[in-house]
Amino acid sequence: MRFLRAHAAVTRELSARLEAAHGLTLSDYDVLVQLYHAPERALRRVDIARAVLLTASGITRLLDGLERAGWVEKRACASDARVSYAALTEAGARKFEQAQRTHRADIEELFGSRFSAEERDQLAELLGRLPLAETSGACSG
Amino acid sequence: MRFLRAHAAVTRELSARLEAAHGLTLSDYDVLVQLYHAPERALRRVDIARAVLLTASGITRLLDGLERAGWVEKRACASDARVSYAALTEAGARKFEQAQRTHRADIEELFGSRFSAEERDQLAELLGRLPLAETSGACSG
DNA sequence: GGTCTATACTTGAGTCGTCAACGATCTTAG
DNA sequence: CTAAGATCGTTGACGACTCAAGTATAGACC
Repeated sequence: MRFLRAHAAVTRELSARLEAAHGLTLSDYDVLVQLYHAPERALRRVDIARAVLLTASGITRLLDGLERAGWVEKRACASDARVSYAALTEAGARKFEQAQRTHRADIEELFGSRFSAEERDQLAELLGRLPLAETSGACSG
Repeated sequence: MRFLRAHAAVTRELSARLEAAHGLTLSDYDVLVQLYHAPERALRRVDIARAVLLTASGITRLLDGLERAGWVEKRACASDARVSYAALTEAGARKFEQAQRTHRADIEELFGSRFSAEERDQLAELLGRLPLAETSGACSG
């Protein structure tokens, strides 16, 4: 049961820093991660939703913000008129790279200082057993 | 970094069940836990806020709900007119006991099935190292 | 073709929690 | 006693997200 409390504390901290340094929510960042590592740096909105554990409507509103900021743009799909891709712009990619630098440092500060490499692996393994919507692969932070 | 995702999934699940079975938020439950184990089953609002990692104003609004439901009542403080205690009513205590039963079962289902006792201890120990507002002691769920 | 169901996305309303500003009270120091 | 400052609690305005409902498109089956 420390789990929930631990999360709240960590989330709060990381989120605050991300907000302060880059004007990004943790969710915003999360979406940027997904897009950055996606083929063409574009994803269908539904897929983003599943990946970051938000609702479709949540994604709509979140992307609204990223679009207004010019970091993401809409792109139609040739074969299916229902779907609209969210594609990272160049500005968006650069923004993400910046944010990633400080965010990783923040994580390192919070976790690295408290756990050895082994322990981190262990923690990751244990948490990995929990039921998750599957994440789309090769990204670490 | 699975941490955040793992949390989102677990929280969502537990929260949904608690909501469905008892009409309680996870935060509501969290507050009830604190009150239930407090001396006199009453706590100052500030202390609740610190214990459950919410803001003072968040607590005000949350307690509004619990008061309307009749599970918590205000109680003045003789020695300091600023503070108002939140005290669990009998109905509130019973409500909590019910909720606790199913909530513990839910947790058992989510965690117990995936981890051995040792692993749970390990996980708890690791998570315990993260920076937390201190919890007030002897409660486990 | 026409109908029926499923999927992708958006929108309006509501919930939960935050922050910033406030009034009230306590405490401390002159 | 009084002024200055800290602490407790509430409130208004807002942000992030959800759910339910709606629109538009796609696909399957007759």
